[in-house]
Amino acid sequence: MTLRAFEPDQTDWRLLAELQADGRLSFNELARRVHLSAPSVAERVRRLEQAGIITGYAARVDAARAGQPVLVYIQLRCMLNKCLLRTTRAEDYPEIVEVHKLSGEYCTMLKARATSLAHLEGFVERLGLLGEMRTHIVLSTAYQDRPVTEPSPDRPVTPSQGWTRT
Amino acid sequence: MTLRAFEPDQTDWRLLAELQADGRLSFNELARRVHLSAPSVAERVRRLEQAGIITGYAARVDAARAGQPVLVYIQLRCMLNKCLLRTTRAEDYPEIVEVHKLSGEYCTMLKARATSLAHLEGFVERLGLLGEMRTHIVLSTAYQDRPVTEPSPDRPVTPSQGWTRT
DNA sequence: AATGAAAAAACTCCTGT
DNA sequence: ACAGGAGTTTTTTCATT
Repeated sequence: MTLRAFEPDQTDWRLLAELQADGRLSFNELARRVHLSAPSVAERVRRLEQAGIITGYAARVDAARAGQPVLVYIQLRCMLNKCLLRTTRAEDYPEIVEVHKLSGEYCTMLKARATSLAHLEGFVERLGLLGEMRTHIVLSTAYQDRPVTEPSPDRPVTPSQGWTRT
Repeated sequence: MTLRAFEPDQTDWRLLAELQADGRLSFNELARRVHLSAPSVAERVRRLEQAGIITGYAARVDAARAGQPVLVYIQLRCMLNKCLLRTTRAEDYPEIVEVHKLSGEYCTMLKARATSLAHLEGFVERLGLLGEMRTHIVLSTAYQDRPVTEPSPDRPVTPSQGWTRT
C-alpha cells in the first residue's frame, strides 16, 4: 500500500463525515448523500484509504455495557530507563487502552478500563512498580469521539502582552 | 429501541473482536470466521446492537494525516459553577475531542486536537478564561484503541499491608 | 465524473432439525 | 437455537461517453 499524500477537498470531507457517522454506508447511499455517482464515490474513498486518512472501519463498543464501567487516566512519572514503554509492553496489561508519551514531568499518560473498583485497585498496584503515578477516575463522560473534520483556518491569535510571536 | 440487558457468550465476544477489527464484515464472512451460519450471526449481531453493546460503526480517521497533528490532554480546575460543562458547550470548541468529569482537584479532563502549535496557543488562550488548567502535549502515541474484550476474571488483589478490604 | 448494464454478493425468509 | 437453501434486493464494477 503506497501512501500518497493529497489534500481532501470539500467533497472528501463530506464523505469523511458520513463514514465516521456510519462506517457501513454503501457507495450507493454515499453517492446519494453527496450528490455524486457511485463510481466517483468509490474512487474517492479508495484514495482516502490509500492516503492513510481512512485507516479502517470498526464497530463501536460501549465498554460500560460490555462489563468495563470503570475508566481512568493515569499519569506515570517513570524512573529513568524504567518507563513502561521500555521495560514492559502495554499489551501485557489488558486494562490499558491507550499509551501516550508526554512532555512534562509525568512522562506517560495511560487510559485504562476496569470491571470494578476492586479490579482497578489490583491493576494500580501492579502498575505501581513502574514508578510514581497520579490516577484520575472518570466520574462521567460528557463528550466523546468527536469526528475529525476539516481544520478551520487558524483564528487570529492574541499575542501575550509585551511579547511578539515568532 | 428497547435496551435489553444480557450477557455476551464466547461466540458474541468473538464477533465483537472481529467487528472491532473490521466493522464492514458481512454476515457471511463473519459466519465463516466463527463457524456459524449467516442467519445465526445476524441475530447475534442484532442482539448486541439492541443491548447497546454495539453502538454503531465508524470509519477510523488518522487525525494527523487529516491535518491535525497536535494532540493534547488538558486538565481544568474550574471555578465554582463556572465549569466548562455548565457555562459553555464543548461543541463550541471544535478542537475538543473528549470531555470527562473527574474526581480530584482538577474537575475536568479534555482531549483536544490542533493543526499547529500556533493554533494550540490560540485555543488554550480561549480556554483559559474558564479556569486554571494544566496542558499536556502528546509527543507520541505508543498504543491506541485497544478493542474491548471479555473482562478476565478479577485477579486476586493484594490487600494493602495491615488493612482488610471491605 | 456520469450512465447503464452485467456480475457478484449480501440479506432475509422459510423450513427442517 | 442453529443450519441450509431459494429468492430477492442491493452493491460493486466495468465499459463507454
